[in-house]
Amino acid sequence: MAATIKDVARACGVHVSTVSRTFSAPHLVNPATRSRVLAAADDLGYRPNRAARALTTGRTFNMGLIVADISNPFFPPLIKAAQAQARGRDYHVFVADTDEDPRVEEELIRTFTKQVDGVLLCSPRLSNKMIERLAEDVPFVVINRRIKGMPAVLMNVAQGAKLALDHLAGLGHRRIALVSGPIGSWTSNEMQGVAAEAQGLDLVFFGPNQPTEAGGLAVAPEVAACGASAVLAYNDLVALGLIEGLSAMEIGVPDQISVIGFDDILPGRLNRPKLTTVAMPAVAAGRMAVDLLLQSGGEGATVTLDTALIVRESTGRAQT
Amino acid sequence: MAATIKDVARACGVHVSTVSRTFSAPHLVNPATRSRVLAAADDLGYRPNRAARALTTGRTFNMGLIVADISNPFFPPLIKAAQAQARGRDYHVFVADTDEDPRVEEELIRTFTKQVDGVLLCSPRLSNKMIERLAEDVPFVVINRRIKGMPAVLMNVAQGAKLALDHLAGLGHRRIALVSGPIGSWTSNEMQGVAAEAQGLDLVFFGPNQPTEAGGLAVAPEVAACGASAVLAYNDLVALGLIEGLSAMEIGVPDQISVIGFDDILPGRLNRPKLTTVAMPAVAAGRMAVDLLLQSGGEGATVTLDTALIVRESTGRAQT
DNA sequence: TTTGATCTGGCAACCGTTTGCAAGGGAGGG
DNA sequence: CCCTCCCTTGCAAACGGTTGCCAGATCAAA
Repeated sequence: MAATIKDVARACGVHVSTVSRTFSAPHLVNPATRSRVLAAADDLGYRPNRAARALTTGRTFNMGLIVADISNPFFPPLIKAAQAQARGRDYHVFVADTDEDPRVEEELIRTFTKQVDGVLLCSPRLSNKMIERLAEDVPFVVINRRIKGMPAVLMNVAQGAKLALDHLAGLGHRRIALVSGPIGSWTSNEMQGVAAEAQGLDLVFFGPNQPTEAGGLAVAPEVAACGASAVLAYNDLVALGLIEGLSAMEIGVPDQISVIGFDDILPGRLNRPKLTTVAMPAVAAGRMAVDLLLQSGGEGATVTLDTALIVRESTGRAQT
Repeated sequence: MAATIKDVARACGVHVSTVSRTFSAPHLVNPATRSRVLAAADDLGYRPNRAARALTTGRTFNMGLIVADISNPFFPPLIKAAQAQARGRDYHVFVADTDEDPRVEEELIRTFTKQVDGVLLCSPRLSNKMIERLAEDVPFVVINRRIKGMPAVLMNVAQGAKLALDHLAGLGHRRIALVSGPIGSWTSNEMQGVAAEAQGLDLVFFGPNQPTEAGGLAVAPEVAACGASAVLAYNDLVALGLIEGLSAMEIGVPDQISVIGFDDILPGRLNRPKLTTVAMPAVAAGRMAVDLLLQSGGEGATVTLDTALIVRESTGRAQT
């Protein structure tokens, strides 16, 4: 149905290889011929078949982007940034969602192999070992996870957690609950690591939890019961669920308990009280990841992006 | 690097065509041979190259999904549903975001052509005419738009708008503002159509607007000034922006103005006041669209899904 | 034993593009 | 005027599969 390279070649009495070169190596063809070919191609509405091209060149000009959960408002800005950046380099991004399931994640990676030139693996739930094994088949850039020898875009969660803890300590909080995320989350481990080193604070850990509103809602009673006056949540969604759960128990935020999230997503800004949070540089991360994938011949450059504490309304002085 | 069909064939002393058939037409090969091939394939980690397969069969087992804005929380559930449904049919969904820009939308469709077996076009901003033209190159299923002869999944916006208007009328509201969406939105037109026919109501139209929180924020002053006691917003994001804008002007919702949105997204549920809204069947739509694309030989079946009014806290009695 | 139907698996062409190789032609230098 | 050299283009072999066609083998029925 659609015009192929042959149709174009026939249309202007030239060999297919000339047509091919007109597009992929224009300097090798005579300007006059080139414009004839271009005209014919335009006339027939010819567009090179990328799949066929991929077959010989081994390059698809596609990249995969795997995220744990598109519904989490944290991801869309990152996805958009990656797509925009990729488009500027004549690449396409195919987004897929794992539903937080490592098995689905593995399956998706496997099917992406050979369909894309590389995969952006965002907040993976797979083990390092498994990721390393899969990396033999397709180049990766990992976002939010440090794996030796593999290019990565990291967000400085440790720094953010420290900022958050300092902020809470400054408000007079001593006993602080740490509501972590799912198993396999590097971010969650980083947070716990920083917290464990915190001086003079009395920390209570809760986890693992689903990284969603539901997860926050579910731990709310335990958190309320543990006697902490402040909570550091795995992400904003969890923080929001927590606030929801606490307020259902007539516990006011920030009057009785202060809550800090991570990410800085839209619903947090819209919420009452507006959520205090550690902003993650999602847009920059999406862009960087694309660049890293395209430039890295596979060597493991690592970029770490800074985070920032955004103080809004969900944190306040500790009651004395 | 990766094993090809030839490697497998060599490994078990059989012709490539036999290996090929083992996967694509198992009944044509002897069970004994088949298991030998399967074993060898498994051993070598062989996975058929989908691009190569697409070259001969013309089927890629991929489908595209184009949305106006992944950041809008309305889309992710639809996307997830589509992906899940597609995965069950051995298909993959490549998601792309147009940033509400018709030109980007067209470009994306053009590049999807030949890379996918069909495209799910969700809330397009392109003109009907353009969509019809592009449909010559790749099968479409359109979501949230009615185009003659083209398969479509529609949400019953008219019904939802009617429900919402009745609800407001029942609460004693007479003068109602209608805050519409962007140009080219079918949904927006449907809403306006219903509103125009409403009996006994005094309607004030505002539009076009960006379908985002910012859009709502921007019209808030005008809406406040127009003397309406209730607002029907294009979607929840606009409604949320509106509430934000109104409360910045010290206008209480629902005490002084009632607000209804469309979609039923998460931030609306989390908001204070919780948003009254017309729920759109996004999950069902995603699923249906995939099925329609896969079954339709291109003929234009149309599915219309019902909407439902969810009354929460952002609507109340009109002040007398 | 012959016949024919049914399985099974090899052969080779083809899908649309790229690319190394080589040939023809024109131009410039000697 | 001849010899290089470069520019331009054609030729053909890949890339990794699929599939129509054909031939040999197997087996049951006659």
